[in-house]
Amino acid sequence: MTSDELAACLQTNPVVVRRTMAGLREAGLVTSGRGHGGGWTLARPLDDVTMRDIYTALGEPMLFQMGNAMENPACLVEQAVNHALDDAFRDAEAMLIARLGEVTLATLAADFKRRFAEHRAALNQPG
Amino acid sequence: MTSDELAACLQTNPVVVRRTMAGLREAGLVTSGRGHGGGWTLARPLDDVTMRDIYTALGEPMLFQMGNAMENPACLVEQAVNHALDDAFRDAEAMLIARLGEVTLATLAADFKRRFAEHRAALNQPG
DNA sequence: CGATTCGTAACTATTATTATTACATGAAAA
DNA sequence: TTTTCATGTAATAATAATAGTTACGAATCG
Repeated sequence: MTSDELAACLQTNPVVVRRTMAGLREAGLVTSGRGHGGGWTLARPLDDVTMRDIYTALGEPMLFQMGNAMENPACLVEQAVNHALDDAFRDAEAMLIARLGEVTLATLAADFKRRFAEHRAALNQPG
Repeated sequence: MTSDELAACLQTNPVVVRRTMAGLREAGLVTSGRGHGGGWTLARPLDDVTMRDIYTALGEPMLFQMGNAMENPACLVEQAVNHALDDAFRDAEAMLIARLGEVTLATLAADFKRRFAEHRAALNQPG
């Protein structure tokens, strides 16, 4: 698919698509080609790409809305709060990332296929 | 303490302090008084207030940076992704909230006290 | 060559959060 | 009772993070 097509699907801008996909390309999840017949292609089988791979490819963005405002604050109260919550956040993050590793594109594709079949059945048998 | 004093400690604005503390007051964690001698006071013993109480008092703000962009999207792909990740996010959130419930103000106060003692010792014995 | 498509820098727009101003209300002290 | 101090709150402004846009260069294919 081209960036323009993806942007239309995602209801966003082609440049935003390219920026995001660039991360996936650098991680070897997709390839891109220029010119006629160019666009984006999956580089691996569906069952060999997990949500965790994508999370990593996107630069492991912060998962939590909150978290230490500073890593090494001078404020002793802030230090105490950081220390008390650090483990909890780290554990929750580790758990979430592990779960991301259990979901592959194949998982999503299978679920999509099921939903799509249901969708068509509902359309053909209204009421 | 007054909002002005707290704002100085937190390096923010008194009105921001009032807005935030208002949530804690509504939850019964603190009381506020106007006029001379007014300001904010803890309403409960230190070991009876957990980080979870505060989280709840502040309106249970979203913990995760990411999450379902839409709750009930028409897009079948989005539906499949939401379905695959919902459980993981819910579990991680539950775990994190449970951990918040284990940390009390007394926990933080004790750790602060220890850090403060260390801090003073370091000042009195330089090099 | 010409149409197409990605690559990328620079810029703009949007949104959410935080900060500020202004003034009303209430409480204690002089 | 008047003055001073403090919260309560609405309205507005500033800031920062994210997303979107424009513009143009580079590569590819027919």
